[in-house]
Amino acid sequence: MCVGARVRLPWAGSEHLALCPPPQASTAEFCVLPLAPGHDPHSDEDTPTSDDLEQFAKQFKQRRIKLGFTQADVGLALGTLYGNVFSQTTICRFEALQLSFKNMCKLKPLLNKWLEEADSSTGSPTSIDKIAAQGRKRKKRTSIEVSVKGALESHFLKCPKPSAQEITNLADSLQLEKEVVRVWFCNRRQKEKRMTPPGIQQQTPDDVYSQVENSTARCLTRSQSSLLEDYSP
DNA sequence: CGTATGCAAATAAGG
DNA sequence: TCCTTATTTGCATAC
Repeated sequence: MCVGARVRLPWAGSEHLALCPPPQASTAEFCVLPLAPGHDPHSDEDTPTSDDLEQFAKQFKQRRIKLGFTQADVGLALGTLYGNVFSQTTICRFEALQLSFKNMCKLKPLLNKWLEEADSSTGSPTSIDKIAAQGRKRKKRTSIEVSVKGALESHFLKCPKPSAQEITNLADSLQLEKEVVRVWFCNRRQKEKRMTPPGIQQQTPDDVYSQVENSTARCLTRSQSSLLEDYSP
């Protein structure tokens, strides 16, 4: 039970304003600007501010409800509208400003588009353009059975970094796609690292006791911190 | 039922 | 091609 410290979104303003979008940045890695074909048919090109996002999210939710749609409806609609569907979870997090700043910026245009389509569905959908049809769709999330996870875990203990061949064999015996197994090991290794902070001594006969409160270190770890962190250079 | 959340698949980006 | 690190999403299931 992690007592709650709700994740406060610094960039979401209520308390800290400040942070804004990536300042300029452009550490010039890409110098090849496509030379903007010349048009900016649409409004907000630039990165929104934290307040903009907060504002938008709020209005979005309000209108969504007023129009009688659920979060799931929206996620699905985005799919038929541009190709990539989103889960109820993601829409929920967007409305609650629980996504990273960058992620919020990426989703905003899509949701905004949906909103326009939704309430102005007077039959003149002139704007059927696709904002940024991210070519390919995300793979369905695989649900690995408990028993299978056990088997994977067991192998991991013996060999955290199996060769391609071993992965293939394992995948075959567990009836999983090789890619799924490969990714499982990658993620498992990441998890392992998170669980073992840098300076953790293995086990010296001495400090056998100092491991008790480890659970307190449950921290938001890396990933979560990306939410807390603003998007600064 | 619709929404929030924990844990962790899947992806992105640099080697 | 596959690894690593950092992030984006979503299945499941608790509210």
